[in-house]
Amino acid sequence: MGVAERRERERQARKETLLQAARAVLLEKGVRGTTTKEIAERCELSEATLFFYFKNKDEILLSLIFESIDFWAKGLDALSEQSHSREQMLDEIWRFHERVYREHPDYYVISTYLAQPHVLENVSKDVKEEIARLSGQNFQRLSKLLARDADAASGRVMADAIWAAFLGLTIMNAARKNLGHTEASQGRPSRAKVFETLKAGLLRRGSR
Amino acid sequence: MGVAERRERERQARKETLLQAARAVLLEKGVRGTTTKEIAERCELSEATLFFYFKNKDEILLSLIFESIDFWAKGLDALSEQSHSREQMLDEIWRFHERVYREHPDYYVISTYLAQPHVLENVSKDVKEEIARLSGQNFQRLSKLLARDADAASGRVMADAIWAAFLGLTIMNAARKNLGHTEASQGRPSRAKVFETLKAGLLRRGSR
Amino acid sequence: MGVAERRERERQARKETLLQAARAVLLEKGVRGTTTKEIAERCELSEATLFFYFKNKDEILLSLIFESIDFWAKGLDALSEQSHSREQMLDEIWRFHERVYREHPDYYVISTYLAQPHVLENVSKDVKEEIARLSGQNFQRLSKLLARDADAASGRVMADAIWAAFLGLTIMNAARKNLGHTEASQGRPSRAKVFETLKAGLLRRGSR
Amino acid sequence: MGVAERRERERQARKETLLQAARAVLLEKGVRGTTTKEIAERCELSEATLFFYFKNKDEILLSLIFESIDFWAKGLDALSEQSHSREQMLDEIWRFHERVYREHPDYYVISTYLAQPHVLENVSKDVKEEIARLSGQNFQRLSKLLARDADAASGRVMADAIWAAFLGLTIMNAARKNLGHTEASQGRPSRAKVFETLKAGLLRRGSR
DNA sequence: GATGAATGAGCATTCATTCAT
DNA sequence: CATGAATGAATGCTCATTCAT
Repeated sequence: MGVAERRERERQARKETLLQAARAVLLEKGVRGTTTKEIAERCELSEATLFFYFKNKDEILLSLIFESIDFWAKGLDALSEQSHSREQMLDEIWRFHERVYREHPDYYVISTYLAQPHVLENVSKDVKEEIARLSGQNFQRLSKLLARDADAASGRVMADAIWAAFLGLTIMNAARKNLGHTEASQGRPSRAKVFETLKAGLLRRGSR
Repeated sequence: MGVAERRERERQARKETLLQAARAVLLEKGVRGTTTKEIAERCELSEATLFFYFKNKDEILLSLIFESIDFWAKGLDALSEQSHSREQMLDEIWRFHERVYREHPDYYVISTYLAQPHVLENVSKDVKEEIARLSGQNFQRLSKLLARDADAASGRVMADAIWAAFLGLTIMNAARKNLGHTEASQGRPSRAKVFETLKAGLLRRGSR
Repeated sequence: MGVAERRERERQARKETLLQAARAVLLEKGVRGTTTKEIAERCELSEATLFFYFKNKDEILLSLIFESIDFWAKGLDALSEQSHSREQMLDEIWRFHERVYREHPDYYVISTYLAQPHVLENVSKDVKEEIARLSGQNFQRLSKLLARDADAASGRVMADAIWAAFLGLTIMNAARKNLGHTEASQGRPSRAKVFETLKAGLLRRGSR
Repeated sequence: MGVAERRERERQARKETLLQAARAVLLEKGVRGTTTKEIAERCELSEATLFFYFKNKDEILLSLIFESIDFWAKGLDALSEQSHSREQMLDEIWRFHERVYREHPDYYVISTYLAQPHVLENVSKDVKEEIARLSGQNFQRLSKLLARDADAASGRVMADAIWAAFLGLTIMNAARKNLGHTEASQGRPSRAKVFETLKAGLLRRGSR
């Protein structure tokens, strides 16, 4: 009870609204194309207000990064609590991926942005290390799901393989959209088949 | 063989110098971080001169895009003239990919940029279609290499799979570098094993 | 003696707290570098509260100005109650100066700020005149101390001389600090000798 | 003797125009009140153009600082070539000072600004040292003029005394103007008498 | 051909101030 | 009383692009 709690809740809600807007702009315009002005406008707030909630433009980006890492962590943990055959597990991972891509396409976009030079330029070494640590943990989570009985090294390779494939497909999809392809002609069905192909390889490796 | 030809040759040479610089900057700074100023400076030319050779900043980017598409086309054609077993062919494709990544990392970067929104924003529909057409041809080339005897649909899936993996690995690598990973800890050896895993799946699919 | 008085006393206490913070910030950051945000933060109050106690940022500055003028007035009056030879009096004035500089360096800083253009830009003519009047009185106080028997004009010249010297030394000191000089190499000892030099001149003039 | 030289001359002329504007604004508005926008506007140039000639706002300020230091250096050197009695020399120095104050009031203002905190905040340590070195040389020049036969320490004290007086008078004058005093009531005549007072002291010290 | 000069539009960020609660 | 929230107006600076010479 109390005013303070409500205030805090409202504050968090406003921050979330701003982050939502940021996600949307990010998705539409890319990192460098995302301006504080546009984020603010979408919330019908002034730019100055945005800086009341976030110290920096970078802080917004970082919030999104940590959020997406966290989302993945939770999803992977949930998967780890289920018991599946190896193949079922691969299918579940794929379904989770597809769900994320559908519901939070921005999370993939953010992954891609981490690869862009100079995006993390003003971010402190500590924060970078934190990002590296947390995303490393996610890779380990994925790794364990893929190779519970197998060796860690093999698990990591599989985690890399599966993540690379998803990321690659995401980017190809985006590029194709940008070039005018319709979703139908080159979209999800094809992605599923790519995954099947990869799955065959993963099952083979896992069973060695 | 007159003055006009020499002029034209010199003009092309200058353009190539500028493109080289552009590639380097692009690789270091990313699309939005690439400024006409910096490209010009690296060639010890003035910015105004750059605009004498290229109508737009976009035109530079587009030149690079077409160049990289062409490079891939030639490489894939060269591979198609060799006769290999399916597995050998996959290994050759992988080696070609690794070579491109080593010698022309910018070509991968450019592929990624095609996926970035608003990068092609000022590009005419015609040019976009041309890019789509040419890169589509490359996919067909790759597709044929992978599934000479199999059906076209399956070939396309395999081409997608292989390209997605390449692209995904490239991006993961870049992200890891940005986050402070050393090349050694997460670099090429791991990439090779990822490819092996994928290869197992591709061979299975191809032989069905 | 009721609630109203206590209220008023508390109000004055709060104002004093804020003014103290303002003095500190002013000293560290200069007029334009002094922000309402920082003043408030140092008192662990919100910016809005600051504006509850002071109508304006200017009003804070003005309070400080009047405070410093008042401080000088009291000090000079105290000196006027003592009986000294002319030379002793000059030494006392000097000692008072040095004490103010040590204990309230901000008071000198504020004097300097009065010289800065646009600092008084939003201040009403009335208030300006009041400042002029009060600081004029201080000059007269100083003037009388210096030339009790001599003519007023000569006293004013001496007051100007002494004040100019102190102010100038203060500024030179600050500039030297900013440029990296250590306090030791160009500090107080030198100031004392400068004063001695001036004193010789003042004594001569005074005895004419 | 060609185009390049003329270009360079024109460039310097433009820079000088901008510096002139900067001087004027500085004088009217103070350091923090001086905006790149206003400097540019006074030259009927765009802000962007200003940044074509000067890398930074700081670079403009620094140009002015070095310029003023240089101006003093030249003036003091010129004085050192004349042969005067001690008293005549003091009078000459005073006349030079008054001339500078009349013709280049901004040079004094700049001296004052060096004393303001955070004004040199973004300036490299090297540049600060250079400023310190050059202005130190000016003090030595002044010192030598004042005490050619006397010891260096005494010379330095006198240089400090004279410079402090000049600076202090300048500031008092500015403050009085800001407070509404008319030039006539408290201006030059008084300044001259202050100097006479100081001169008496300086002559005494010098002759010890 | 090549370039110095010029610029409009934009961007992240700051600041004094107001107001409802 | 006190404060969280909100903002208009600036500010220093960047960038792609144009144009006269």
